[in-house]
Amino acid sequence: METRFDHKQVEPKIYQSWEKSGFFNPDKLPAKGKPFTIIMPPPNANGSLHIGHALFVTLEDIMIRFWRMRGRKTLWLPGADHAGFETQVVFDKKIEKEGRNRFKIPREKLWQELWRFTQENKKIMEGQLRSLGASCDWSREKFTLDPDIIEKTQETFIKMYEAGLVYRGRRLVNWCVKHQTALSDLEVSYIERKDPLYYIKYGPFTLATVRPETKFGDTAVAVHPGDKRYQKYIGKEIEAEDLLGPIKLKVIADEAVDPHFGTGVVKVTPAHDPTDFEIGLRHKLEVRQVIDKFGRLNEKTGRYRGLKVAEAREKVASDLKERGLIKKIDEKYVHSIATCYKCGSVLEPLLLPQWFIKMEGLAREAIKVAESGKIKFYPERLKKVYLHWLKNIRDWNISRQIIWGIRIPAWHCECEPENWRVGTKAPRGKCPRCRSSWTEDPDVFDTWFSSGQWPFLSLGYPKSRDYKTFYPTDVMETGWDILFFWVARMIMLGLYRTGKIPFKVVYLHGLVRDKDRQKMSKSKGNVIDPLGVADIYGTDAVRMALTIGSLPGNDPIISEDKIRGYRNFTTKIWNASRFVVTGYDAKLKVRPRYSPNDRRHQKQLAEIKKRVTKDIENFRFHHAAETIYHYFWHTFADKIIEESKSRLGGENEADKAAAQETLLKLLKESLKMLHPFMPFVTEEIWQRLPRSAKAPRGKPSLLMVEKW
RNA sequence: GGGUGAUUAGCUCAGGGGUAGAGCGCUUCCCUCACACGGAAGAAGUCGCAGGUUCGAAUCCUGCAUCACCCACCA
Repeated sequence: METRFDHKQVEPKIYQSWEKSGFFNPDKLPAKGKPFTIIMPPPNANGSLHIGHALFVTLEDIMIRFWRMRGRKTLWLPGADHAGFETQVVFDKKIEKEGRNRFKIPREKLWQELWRFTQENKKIMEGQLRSLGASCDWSREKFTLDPDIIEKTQETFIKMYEAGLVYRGRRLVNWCVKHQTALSDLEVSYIERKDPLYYIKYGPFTLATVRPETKFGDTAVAVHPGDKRYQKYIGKEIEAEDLLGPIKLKVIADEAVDPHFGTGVVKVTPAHDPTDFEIGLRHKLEVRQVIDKFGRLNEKTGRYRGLKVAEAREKVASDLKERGLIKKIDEKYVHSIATCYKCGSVLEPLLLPQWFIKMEGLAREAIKVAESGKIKFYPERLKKVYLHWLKNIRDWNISRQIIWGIRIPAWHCECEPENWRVGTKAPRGKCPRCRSSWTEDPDVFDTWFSSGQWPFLSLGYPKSRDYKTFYPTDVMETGWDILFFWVARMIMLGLYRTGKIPFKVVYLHGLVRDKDRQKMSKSKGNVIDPLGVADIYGTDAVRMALTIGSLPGNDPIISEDKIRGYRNFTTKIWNASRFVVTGYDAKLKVRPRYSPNDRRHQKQLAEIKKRVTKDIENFRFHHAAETIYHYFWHTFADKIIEESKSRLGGENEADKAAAQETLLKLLKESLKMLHPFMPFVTEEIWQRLPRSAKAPRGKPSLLMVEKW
């Protein structure tokens, strides 16, 4: 054996030998055990893998390798995600740098560019997954825009539409002015901000608002029904002087008004505030839109037309002040405002018709399977978070005004924009009324609508053999940050479409942080590139560093020091093994005479193995890894090998044989236990074990498929 | 406004009713025939605070503090 373990040279070679063996594919395994399946969370095909991907690869590969060695028919199905909006954003930035603008590129051309872009990234990503050691079945790899995925996704939508679960909603949506698309409630990021709170005079009232610029859209003034101060006004109309002349507003009473806030009076702007919109519905108020899709005031605002919201706010406030219509300004008012989770710009609530999914019934089923324990959560506390969200769920806006995604299969005619026909093909003929032909909805689905169907769609639902064999899957391993986005939707849509749970266990890992607990992000410049560090210290070291100190739901902290520490462990494994292997005397034919100590070592190892096995079965990977780490270094290497030295050099051949056989046995078992965590170095050593030990009948054998 | 988690050695974290654990760092000695990416020895913590349960609590319970995060239509 070489004196040093050269990971750069060994890793690609080892991966190739695994891949060539075909054992990533469960059909090629001799295993007769029941299936064990993990559907890989498909990484976004819009960039390189980051350390978070390395974490999921490590954890999933540990499970996959472990269960494969235990004889289960093991499938890990890889994939890549077109990642609709996310990719659109990344791509927008890229072409912006080239001085181009997506809104000026024809749909067809833009689509082709995005397609090429994602295909290139996908290819890079596949190579990266390989170098991380992912033992997934590449023959089954899926892309989220594969034709069958598109077809079935649209089918689900149509089915839901026909069942009355999908409707065209006229309500306020979260509109991102920069990205020119609506977002779901989950994609809204609330931030605290200090804004002036203006106390404005409205005829007999003074009322508080942070958005004076929306006053042109006011269609009522509201008070709390029980507020004694304002009883006499309820139901009446008030007249007020205003910037564009006198106005008349109805005074209404609504429970949504907090009598203790401000003066207890609010202006109601149904078109531009979610609460006001609800109030408007209850009181049948006019919805007067005064802000457009670009965040500018429109023609209903007279001389303010064309101003951006922020500019208009200042202008309106100063004009009001000039006319003595502002009573006071509270400069210290802190409130939270809705922003786009991607670009941080303030979202404009806009009234736009979009496709919504009714969530209540779907959620009810998803609650049941968690409460009954049919689906288990690791860590369990996140089940509470999951349940809380589902119990307060709101309808889901699935329309996105981008082009990168799966087209919503719906058609409308010219005469009535809201006269919809749902179906993958345009309705036959022309609209009977206006004689115009049908226009396809330009919108695409929220990516999570299709991702939410990934477990069964990627397995070829409903007819394939794979679906019948591997569904429901065993474990869904992903980050806790997408518990609502993805996990909850997979459970709801899986139950809806297949009638079965999509997986039995949800394991949620944390977000990788740097040593200052900061989230890693490109803008902070604290990103650890997993492939970069793997190149320096070896993939096994990176995997080990990610495993230890990463327990479910907790954010692991990773630093280069830590990785270096496990590189040292890799070296330790190599050297200890080298001692055992090169010192092994195959010509020694004496029957070994085992000492009580030898037996004690064997027993101890069996005990360790039991604990490690149990830990892995219970998703305590960090603990399993630590146990085996500690055993190998401080028991096997420091004690047992040291003890054996005198025996190996001694005259007593039977004792010498016992010593070397014991070492070899302990080493073999240790390598097996280490393999799921550190597959490369263990496999490489396995291939160099004394011949008789590793392949009794001369057959080539891979540690990857050894019996655990 | 609700909710969750964290608080253990200088740092990062395990552990968990019965005389405190690991890695990194630090100190001393050792390039001993697997390994200096190493070995041996060692210093280091009243386990956030205050109560309670218990023969016994860092570990269970209650309250508090600080930090972090999640959820929520605060005009």
